[in-house]
Amino acid sequence: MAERGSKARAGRNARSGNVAGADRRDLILAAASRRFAEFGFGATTVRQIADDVHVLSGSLYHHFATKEEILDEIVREAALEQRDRSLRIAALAAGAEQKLVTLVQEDLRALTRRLEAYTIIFNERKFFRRSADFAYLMQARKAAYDAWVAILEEGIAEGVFRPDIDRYLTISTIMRMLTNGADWFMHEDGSPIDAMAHYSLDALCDFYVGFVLRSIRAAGRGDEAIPRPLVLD
Amino acid sequence: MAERGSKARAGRNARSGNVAGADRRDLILAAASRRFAEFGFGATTVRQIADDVHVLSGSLYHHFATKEEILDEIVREAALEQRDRSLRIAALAAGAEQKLVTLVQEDLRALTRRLEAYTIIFNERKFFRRSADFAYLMQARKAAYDAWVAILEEGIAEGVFRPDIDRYLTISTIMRMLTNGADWFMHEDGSPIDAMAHYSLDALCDFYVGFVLRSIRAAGRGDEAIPRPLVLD
DNA sequence: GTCTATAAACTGATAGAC
DNA sequence: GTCTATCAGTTTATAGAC
Repeated sequence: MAERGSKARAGRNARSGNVAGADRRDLILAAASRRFAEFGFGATTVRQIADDVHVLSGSLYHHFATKEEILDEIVREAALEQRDRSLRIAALAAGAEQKLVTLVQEDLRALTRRLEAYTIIFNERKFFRRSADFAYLMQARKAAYDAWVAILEEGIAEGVFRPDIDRYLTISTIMRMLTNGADWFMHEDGSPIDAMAHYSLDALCDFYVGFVLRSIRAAGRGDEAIPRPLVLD
Repeated sequence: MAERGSKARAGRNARSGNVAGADRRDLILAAASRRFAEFGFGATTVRQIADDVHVLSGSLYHHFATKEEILDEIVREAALEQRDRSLRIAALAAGAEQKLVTLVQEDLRALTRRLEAYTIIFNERKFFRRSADFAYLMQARKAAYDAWVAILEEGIAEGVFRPDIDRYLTISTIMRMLTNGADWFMHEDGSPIDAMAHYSLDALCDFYVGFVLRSIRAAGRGDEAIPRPLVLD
């Protein structure tokens, strides 16, 4: 299952020459993403996915060996991308505060770009943790987490972040905050609470950067200017 | 469905005189709570619930008319309790900052006390939003949200909170933060990231109070002492 | 109040025609 | 690559014996 990854996919796409880049297989993945994110993996049936792309359920099994293989293909790239992004930003030659701002922005952008995949990773985390086939997923998230912690430690060493903050609670809280914030941003207008709100992604990003920085900045630095995020190549 | 509420329940319990207060019906609710919170409502089968309490699936329908009625009974009390608690704290005669600290603490305590119910309310929110039978649930959450906002507005008027914070984003972020924080606290040890962490509820509470207050306090107040929460009757 | 037994629909997945 | 047809098992829910 895990061997049939993005490489095979890229090859197929290149060959197909589809203008929209969306062959049936991609449509299946898109429909499954939507269903898994909205109703959960366990509560989604292969028939619902098939119906969404106007195909009979049996035909899905020409493209994928199992329902789990569909799930795997949806979440793998997103998780590895998140890990690579975090590691890359942590390795930049810049101040810790600027790297943190950059990481918040880039994470939030990625979360909104591929929200369904990240929502699934978050919602089904207990399933992934129990499944040996998805161990790579948990490892990728651990690597991303470690990159965040490294930046935090740097900032404390530089004296820009409070030395007394709890690394673990701070980072895991921020990561969950961004994941759920992105989910709300994309999907939850229409709840009674969300009645009058609509924000741009940039506004949301500014909010989270401010919220986080005010919490973790060293004493006395509270009202210094917030650094601009780094521009990635 | 919605008519068979806590009143009927209390009556039954009083009559039963069960020492542990746990008749079969309560055991069914407890098993369903665990399953719904862990695997989701849609992914849980009535047979699994029945197996957990060593009863055949058909027997569940003596106690509940449908699977949804089980869900309803699990989430109703928790949601109404949360609303009442928020309204009560918001109405206290005290400073806004102290009320906010109290609300964070009491919410976190309630979240851990009845975590499964709150986890279900959060995870199945899209389902609840679509269902007319659960409209009361969304209304209760809106009322709780409004109570938080009222405290925030008070604090801004008193000059203890920053006047430029976004009421909506701030409160919805804090509420999600506490919900997910409680969920992690109770269940997520064992994830790769969670390896070495174990905290007391009080420590967790202090962390969130600090994290939140540093973010929303008016300029210059960052390092003032954090007020003790009010003691509720 | 729990059981047996079952209905009627749905589940993930397969075989083979086209 | 999609279809038809189907398997074996499971789903929510019901009827009626005990």
